[in-house]
Amino acid sequence: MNEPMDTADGLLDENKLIALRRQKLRELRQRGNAYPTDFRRDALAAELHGAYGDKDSVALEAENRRVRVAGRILAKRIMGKASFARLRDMSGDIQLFVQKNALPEGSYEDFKNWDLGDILGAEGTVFKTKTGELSVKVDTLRLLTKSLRPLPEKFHGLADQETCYRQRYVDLIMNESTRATFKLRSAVVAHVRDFFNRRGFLEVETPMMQPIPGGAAARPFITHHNALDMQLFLRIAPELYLKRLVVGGFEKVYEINRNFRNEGLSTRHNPEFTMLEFYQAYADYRDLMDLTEELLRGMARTLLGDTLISCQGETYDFGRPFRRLTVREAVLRFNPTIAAADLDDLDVARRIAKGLGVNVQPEHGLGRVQLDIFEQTVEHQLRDPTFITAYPTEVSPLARRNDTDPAITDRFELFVGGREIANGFSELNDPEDQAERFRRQAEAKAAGDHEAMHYDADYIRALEYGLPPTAGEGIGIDRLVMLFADAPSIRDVLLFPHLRPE
RNA sequence: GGGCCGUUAGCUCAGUCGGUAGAGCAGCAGACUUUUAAUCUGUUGGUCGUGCGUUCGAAUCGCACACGGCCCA
Repeated sequence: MNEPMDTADGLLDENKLIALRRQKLRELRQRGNAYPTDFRRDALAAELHGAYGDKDSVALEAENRRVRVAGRILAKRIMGKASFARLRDMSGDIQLFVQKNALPEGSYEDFKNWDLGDILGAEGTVFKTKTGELSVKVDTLRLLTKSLRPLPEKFHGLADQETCYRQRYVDLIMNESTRATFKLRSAVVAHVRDFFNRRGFLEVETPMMQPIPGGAAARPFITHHNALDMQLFLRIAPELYLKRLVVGGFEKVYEINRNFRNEGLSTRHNPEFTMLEFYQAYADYRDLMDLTEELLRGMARTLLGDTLISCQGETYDFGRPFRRLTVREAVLRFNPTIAAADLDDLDVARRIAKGLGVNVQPEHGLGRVQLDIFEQTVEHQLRDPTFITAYPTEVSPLARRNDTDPAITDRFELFVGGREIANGFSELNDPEDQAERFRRQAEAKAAGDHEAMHYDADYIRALEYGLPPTAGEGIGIDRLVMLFADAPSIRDVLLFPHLRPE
């Protein structure tokens, strides 16, 4: 079942439609090169619509513009000695008008014999049909790639979600909304790069394979390097490497790349996902909240043309300043029955958490329990963009302690639509405090907490050279795209989401 | 991990009370020189997800499994 599909397996889903197309391919091979590469196009569909869409047929006739277009044939309407076909290229669709008389001897019969999904090149002149559709009046036609598999039905298209995910190529051929989602995803990433490049950040790439997986609380994927005979981990975050770079003097850096976490699959989780992380020296977490607002507000304006974002039937306002609440304030606001004093009493807080269905472990302190209560009762209610700040130190092993209250850190998370979008903080740059927190994490790991962090001695060494006061943040690109593309599942914004083998 | 729903032709979907499997599109044959879900005539196409069971008889009922979707943890 896990074997790569070989020819024998590949034949299992053969059917008469495919067999017929294979026969056509055999005939093509007998007539010469069945997969020619020498056709060159000189126009894209969208270029033609842009240049000639507004002109009338008289103007177009005077222009007599010859073009060579190429793409996949998605619709064919044969009416005796003339036909229409819809050709799709990367830019869009253009109609072909194919007349028997305009083609060389036998070419029209070949065309009629070709199938939907075939990829062809066409040469002719730009004109408008009597219904006003811009088209190419074809006088030369060539089949460039034979398609052996029939496409889904032309009207309903491909609807089966599993097939959309497993055979994304078919989904992309058939569904405009899928193409739009991934174009938007590309625009989101481009906007991020532009935003940080303009502000003097350096884009870097740090290891995806790490000897010590750090920077987050998550179970890693484990792999093995044969030549060095050593265990390596796919990274769960780039954080510790990026901060090493700030130590090195790259005072503003960012990275957009994949993280890997060995956890379950859901509409919100994929084992590999894309993270933006950025670090800025001589800034603190408040500066990053401001920067984040600016980034997302500008992104909404540029990509969606509006600061109101509609997603899954709700509208989120990115135009107004984002609400800011501490964890404690948020818990009290959304839980009228909880008193402020309850959150300071470990026994009371534990009782509340247990009552909410939280699996409270004996080693969990007040901070962890407070956060559990927050996650259970508040998170899902944060619809409009909201920064939650002042996370407990116990659950923030890499964040700087607050100057006046060492039990909390100068950290925030951004929530939109009940989902965490970003996590940032003033970085812990005290090497001795960091070493102590790593020790705590290592103890928790030894006690069986798979998500606890490793002790990273080289990272401590780097901090000992001196990390300037720095703030850093991570933004989940997939979740951001879900928001912008109005997608209900993370699989809808991943080209090839992880699925069980067929 | 738990609950609910789904899996039928290449695709989109019907399928009654358990009684020999249906449509549209695609395909194939034919007509048609301005169509655009083209139209008209004819027509091919099925391991009903897999396995076991109940039954004279299972797409249909039961159990198990696989894959997917949604919700919960």
